[in-house]
Amino acid sequence: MVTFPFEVDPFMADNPNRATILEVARDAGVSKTSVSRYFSSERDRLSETMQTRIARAAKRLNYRPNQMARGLKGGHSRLIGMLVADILNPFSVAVMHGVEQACRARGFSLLVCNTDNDPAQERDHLALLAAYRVEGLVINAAGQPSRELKQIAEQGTPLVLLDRSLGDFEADEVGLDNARAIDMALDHLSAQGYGDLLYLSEPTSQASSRQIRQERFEQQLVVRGLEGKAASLSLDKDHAALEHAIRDFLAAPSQQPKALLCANGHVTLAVTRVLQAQGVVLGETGLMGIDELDWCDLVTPGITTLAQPTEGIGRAAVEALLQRLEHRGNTAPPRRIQYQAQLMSRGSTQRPAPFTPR
Amino acid sequence: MVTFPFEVDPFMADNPNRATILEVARDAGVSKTSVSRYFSSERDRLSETMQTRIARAAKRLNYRPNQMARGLKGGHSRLIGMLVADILNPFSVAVMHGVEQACRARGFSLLVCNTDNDPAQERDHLALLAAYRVEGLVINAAGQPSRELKQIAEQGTPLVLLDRSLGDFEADEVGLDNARAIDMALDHLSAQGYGDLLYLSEPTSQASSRQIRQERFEQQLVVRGLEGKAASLSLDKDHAALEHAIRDFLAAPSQQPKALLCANGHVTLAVTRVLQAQGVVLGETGLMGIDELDWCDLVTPGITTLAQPTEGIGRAAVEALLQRLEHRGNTAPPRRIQYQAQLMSRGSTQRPAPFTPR
DNA sequence: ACCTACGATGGTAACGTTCCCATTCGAGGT
DNA sequence: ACCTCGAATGGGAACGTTACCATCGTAGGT
Repeated sequence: MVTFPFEVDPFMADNPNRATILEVARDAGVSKTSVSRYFSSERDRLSETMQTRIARAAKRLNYRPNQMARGLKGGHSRLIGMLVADILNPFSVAVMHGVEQACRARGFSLLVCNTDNDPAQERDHLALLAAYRVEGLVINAAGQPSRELKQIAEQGTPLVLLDRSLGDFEADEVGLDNARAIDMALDHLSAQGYGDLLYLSEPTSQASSRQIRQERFEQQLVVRGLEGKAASLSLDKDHAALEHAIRDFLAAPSQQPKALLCANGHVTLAVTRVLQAQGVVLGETGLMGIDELDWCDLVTPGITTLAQPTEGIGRAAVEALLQRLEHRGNTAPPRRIQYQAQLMSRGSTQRPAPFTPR
Repeated sequence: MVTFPFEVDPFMADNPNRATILEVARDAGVSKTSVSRYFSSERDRLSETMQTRIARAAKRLNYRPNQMARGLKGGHSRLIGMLVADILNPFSVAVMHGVEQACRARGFSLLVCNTDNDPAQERDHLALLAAYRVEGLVINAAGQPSRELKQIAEQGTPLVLLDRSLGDFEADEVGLDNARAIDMALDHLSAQGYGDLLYLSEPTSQASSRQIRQERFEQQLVVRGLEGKAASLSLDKDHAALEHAIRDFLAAPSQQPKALLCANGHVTLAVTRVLQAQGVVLGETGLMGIDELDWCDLVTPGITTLAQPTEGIGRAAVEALLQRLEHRGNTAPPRRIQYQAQLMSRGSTQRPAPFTPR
């Protein structure tokens, strides 16, 4: 084994803290302004000599600009905040993944806060994000717009609403085309011969997208002359209610094949559990859900879903945000970007061939 | 509709930016030091009068301390950074949830970076976290310790390794007791009568916990005199390899009932898909996985798993971190906190009763 | 009544940047 | 030869906060 004389950086040795711009400047024998220029977007204003000198010094001292100081001076934190209603929901995570990638690609970092669907936590987290002077906000909020949120918006921080709109609150929105999605579901279920439908949702008061989906369902039921009804219930609090609703629906006499439509991934999971417990054969009784899940093709005979383009939604949210950010003062009316769902047709909406004696 | 005289805050009206401590001080007719005291932990050093005056002014101006400035001055960013190897992995998300809650409870915020198992992204994100002067780091890293990471550690930022250790790199570690987990799995599989085992893992070079699990499996196979083998393969890149491995294993003649053991949730998902495609009956062929997943009870007849106490792991990581942070200079040797897995026994490891003519 | 000491407050210098405004120097136009 | 202009650099004042030290009363001890 070959050993070289070991070079200990004298500065690093007795100072555990980060080097500052001033120290780099001294080491390179230039002014701190020049070092600052080197690390900002004005690097090309410096001569070759200067650039190499600074580069060498910075490397030697292992220098990194302090974002805190940067943020303080120019008001540019380079931080985007994101509020997620439920981080344990795979849909939210997938969107977040898209958001993070887009931020990164544009030189921003993402500060994620999970609110667990709790308005109190939402307020706290908003205060926090405000304290860090995030330059923009991607919000997947619960319930009503809080006072905090309004204030942040008034102060000029651009924000984008994800998947949900917020009362009369004006802001860009990115999400699924919920009405079209419901239509697609109904188209598919009708085409497959299901004529008696039960729509199951979590409580709609919390989220506008849930409201839209359910309203559209109920409206289209009438328009299309289908049988069926919609029910919204709390999955965690009252699990028995779900069982009852499903049992009643399946027990009621009807001329038409029956199918269940689940408003989101959580519901799909809970409903699948119940159906399995009640010994229901999927396909014979139709099952379809909004939100694609890892395991949808694993439960025999596969569960039909409407997949949301999650990554795209996340990216679009960031794009919308940065557009506002770059063209400040642009008071164009809020945009609404809607993505189309994609049908993943599987066995749970495939009726078994009726027994036909030949 | 009743209208009250509309009160426009003159400051808010023409200044879209946040109020500063100085403005609050002026408004309240006190010094900024006092305002600073009010918002830090020295509030009780102020008189009643002063407190109410400041509170009123702060509320009127909607003041929030600027964390950037705070961080700059005292070096306290109140930020914890977390590096996640794969944010799309439910296990990681669950741990992250625990980490975030613990941070919040202790007054810190969490800056999460997802590296998608890419060392380059890992380096970039570490640089970023360093730039924001995070006070501690929770790391679920890929591969080898990067130069960046070593530097950060040398500069005195406490860090905790999650689920993986990092070569000779010395740091606190929190994770599953992998050896015991493998033993539990083998205990269970043996007890259920499976005597020919195939252990399937993702490539072990990336993560130490994968190595430990696989090594323990291979070692215990010998100790216990069981038949079987272990294979590690890349799920995304070479899906055919997985199919082959499984097919070969199941086709090989053996006196013993066969079972598969999956090293983590990803593998469990992929393996379940393959088994289903190959028409394998679960239970008859055993299946067991490390990591509990939403859908494990939905795939007939239910998949047996070893559940990790994810939230607890996350919380423990933060506790360890803060302990180091509060007792700086404490150069106690690295701790290693290991959690026990919990067996979730389901049908996939329940052999059907053999046909016994009476 | 005087000195001490403590409790309540205020002033000011940092923290590490960026940005605005010099200053210098040489090239090009008149 | 002089004036102008721009390119390359440096000096210093902010940004909003906290920490240290100074100041001012006033109550308690002698």
